[in-house]
Amino acid sequence: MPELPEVEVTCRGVEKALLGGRIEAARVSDKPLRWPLAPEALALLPGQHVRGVRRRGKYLLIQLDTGTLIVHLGMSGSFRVHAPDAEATPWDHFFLTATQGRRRLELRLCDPRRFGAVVWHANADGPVGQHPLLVRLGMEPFDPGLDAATFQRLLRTRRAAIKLALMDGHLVVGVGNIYASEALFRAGIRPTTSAARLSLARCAKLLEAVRATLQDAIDRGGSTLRNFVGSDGMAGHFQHTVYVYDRAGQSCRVCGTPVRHLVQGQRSTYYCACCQR
DNA sequence: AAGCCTACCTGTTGGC
DNA sequence: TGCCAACAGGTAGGCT
Repeated sequence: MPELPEVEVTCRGVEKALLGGRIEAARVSDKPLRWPLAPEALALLPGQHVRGVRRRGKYLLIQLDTGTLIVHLGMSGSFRVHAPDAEATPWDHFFLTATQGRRRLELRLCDPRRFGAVVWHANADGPVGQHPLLVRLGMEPFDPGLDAATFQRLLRTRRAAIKLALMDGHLVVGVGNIYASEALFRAGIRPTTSAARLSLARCAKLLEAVRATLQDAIDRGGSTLRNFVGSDGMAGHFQHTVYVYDRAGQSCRVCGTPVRHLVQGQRSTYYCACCQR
């Protein structure tokens, strides 16, 4: 589920709930997430203050006094603020109890498929950006330093289909399966086009489309296909406004031609053969 | 280095 | 109604 907009929405909610607060307790369920959170790291958390909550790509970074919690929502995760006495579900696998002012709350990472992760990076090990999970990430789509020429330079390294290049977080982060199809539709580009062969003008158009798509999704609280909810438990609404994603056989909202489906890199792609050339 | 494939999991859905 | 296969928002890691 969670692509950049969902992580951004989560990030803003977690920041509101936790910034300046103090961790009182931290625990994990008996089921592992993608990587184990070292018990020694877990034991370090109580007593630490929340100094910042940021996003890098699809990773959520919770900066504490002596290090950073790196959180990934995987395919089915959501990170919600609850009352401390609210009952947990069998899919809650990481729990953070905190106080912020006089408020006591509990954050829970709910992740049925457990492709998500929580890992600890100590300040003593250097800047969190140097963590192995983060160090090779590509540019942020909203980075002002990402212009059409830079985007084209990145895409030039890939002869593969633009849909696959767009989803490769080593080039530009945050664009997953839904938003790749949506951005390509908005840019009028066929998803099978070779990334390396896009003209500068088309790169400019695509970059603009990526930004517009992600921004619209953020503004609508993300997409909720099955189970994504923001940190406040609210569902996103972007899925109601998609042009092509999961609309195979239905009419293109612009020209009426039936939306087509194909598989690229074992993932579903949707496009309009008339609007996208 | 690009590009392709597998693996990690479980809940939901669609076809019979 | 029930069963089962196919499928689902991500991405590290291994191989060619």
